[in-house]
Amino acid sequence: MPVNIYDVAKKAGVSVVTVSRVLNNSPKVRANNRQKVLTAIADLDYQPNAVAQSLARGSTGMVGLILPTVFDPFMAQVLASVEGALRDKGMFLVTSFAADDLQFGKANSVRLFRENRVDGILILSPLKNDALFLELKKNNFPFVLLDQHHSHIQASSVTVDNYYGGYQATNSLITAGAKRIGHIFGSGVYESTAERLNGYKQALLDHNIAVDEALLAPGDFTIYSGYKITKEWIIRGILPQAIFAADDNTAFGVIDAARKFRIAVPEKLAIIGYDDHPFASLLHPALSTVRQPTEELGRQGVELLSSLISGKIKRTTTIILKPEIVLRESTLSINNC
Amino acid sequence: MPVNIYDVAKKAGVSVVTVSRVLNNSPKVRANNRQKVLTAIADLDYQPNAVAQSLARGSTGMVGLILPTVFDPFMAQVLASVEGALRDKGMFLVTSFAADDLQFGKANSVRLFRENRVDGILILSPLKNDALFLELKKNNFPFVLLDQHHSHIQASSVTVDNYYGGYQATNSLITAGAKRIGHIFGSGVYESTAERLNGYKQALLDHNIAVDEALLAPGDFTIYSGYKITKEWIIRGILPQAIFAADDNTAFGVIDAARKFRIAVPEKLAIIGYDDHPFASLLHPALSTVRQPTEELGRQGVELLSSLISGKIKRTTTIILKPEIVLRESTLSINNC
DNA sequence: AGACAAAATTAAAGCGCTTAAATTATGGAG
DNA sequence: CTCCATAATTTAAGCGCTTTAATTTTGTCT
Repeated sequence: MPVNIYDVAKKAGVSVVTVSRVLNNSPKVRANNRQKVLTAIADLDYQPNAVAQSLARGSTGMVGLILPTVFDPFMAQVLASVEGALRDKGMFLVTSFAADDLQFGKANSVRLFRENRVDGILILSPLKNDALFLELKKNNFPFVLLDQHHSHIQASSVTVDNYYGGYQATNSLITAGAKRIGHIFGSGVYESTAERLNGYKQALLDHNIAVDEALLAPGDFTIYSGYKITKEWIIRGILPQAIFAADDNTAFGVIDAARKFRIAVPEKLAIIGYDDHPFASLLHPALSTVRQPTEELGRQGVELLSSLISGKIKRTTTIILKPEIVLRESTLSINNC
Repeated sequence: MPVNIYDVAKKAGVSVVTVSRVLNNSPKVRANNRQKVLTAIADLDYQPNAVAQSLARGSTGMVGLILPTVFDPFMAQVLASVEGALRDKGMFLVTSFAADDLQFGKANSVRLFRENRVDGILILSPLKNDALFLELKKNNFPFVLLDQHHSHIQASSVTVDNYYGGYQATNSLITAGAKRIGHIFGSGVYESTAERLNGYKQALLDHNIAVDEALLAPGDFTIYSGYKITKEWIIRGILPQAIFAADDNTAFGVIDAARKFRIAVPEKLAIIGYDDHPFASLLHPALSTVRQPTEELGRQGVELLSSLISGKIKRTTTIILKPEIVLRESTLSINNC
């Protein structure tokens, strides 16, 4: 029932090689033969079998993306842009969720490359364990880290400058007139967390503001963590004039706590988040934030990975993108008294 | 460099068939031979090539999911549950975005099955054009429709009872004391839109409330559409006592408009949405909604599709799941005067 | 110890394509 | 009209595995 390349060859009266050449539009096919093959293909409604092509060619035209979750808008945006970039190249995306190394190792994520199901992989999940890198490198398997880089290991990556983002975010709060500025940082498994924190600290230092450890608190990228920490600061009477939140979710929680305790935003509390969540601009007040170039992140990741796969690029390459500060109502000049 | 099944066979001192048998744990391998093979596999760090297996077996162990977007939490949840279900089966997910038929046809989504890259596909994107069904059916290619069914065409599907959801949502507004109840429905390309509308109408009729066409307005599942329509109703002085919104995004817009015009929710305007968006419970007031069994939808879809692939199920099968009403603050008894 | 059925193993073929090497066709120069 | 270089085509091999059919081994029974 399923028609293969031999059926086409027979119908066209040529060899399968000629059919294959037409399929891969090789120039060395005479016009009349090409036409005969094309006609036969159309008549038989033939479609080459990608699995057989993959085996013969040694590449599948598929790329794996490993990400921790898709509920986070940042992740979703990167996923969408990766898919779009691959689609433009005629390639396919195999999506695999792995929150951490353990899952990554155990799960079938690792099978993606061990079994040669994909030509390369993009890793958006945070990996603290080197084992996987080492295996990937040992097998010389093309991969690109997204939104993370590991200085102690040679690996190609596309990242967004989190230090810069943290610095600028903090800076915007200083510009708004705040002196006491708190930071609720995110989960420690992400590299971005420490980098944003460093940016925050440097911005303070550059403006002769001492870093106050009491105004540093660990969140986990959830609304609840932002709410809880802000509430605690309020109750303990140490609420700063402004808060730089690890991400917009955290910032939403901060805003919620402020509302609950009737603290005016931004007059009494300026807030800036991170990621430009779709809802950030819809809040009252609209949330200032740091927008990450997610589309660019995905596209560049795919571009870099394909270069690695095709061998156009041999050595590890690092691309660093810049985030963009988006100032809205929550960081308008604060009432500094 | 890459080690194949022949290397293992040679090292173990057996034929490749025996190695293959061990790989697929066939019982007809003597214990000592199995052990020799296992040792060789471990020594050589051998991993079977999935592409070659796919070609020989005629199946890839991959499934395609076609969805319109991943920014909608409903879509994201289904995507995640599909991936989880496939992972549990040791299968892989190829994700392909296609907002509509046109994209579906043009894009590489269609290549997924035309080129035999996957064993079956799950379709979450709305398809109004029959051409694709017909092609899938003609090729006898396994597929399952998610969240849609096409009565005029024989196709297996897993859906959520939208009529029921619309009915119950409306009912909850009636129970809250509303007589004049508006409905902002969603995009017409989704079957769910008409079904929810029918449920809405029937609920009204069952309570002797006439359907008022002026209180029916077309939205598009966005916050803005909910905002705009509500605002218009307010300005025209025909704001109903309650609104059943096509989805939670629309409902968010309704709430926003009510806030802007200082209309108390739920005292003067009761609201219910659809989908149980992660933010629904975090709003002030918390949004009542209709929760769809997304996890179940994805799991059952995968289950049904695998049965179709394996041939365990031959004829088209339809599974209908029930949504669940989640009552929160936005539908508390309204002040009916 | 020999015969025989059952179980295990292997040889051979095939999955559908690509690619290198060998062969044949083409057309311009002499 | 023949020869030869070049382009086009085909033959053959191979990608790494599974599966059917043929062969060998095993162990039981007489």
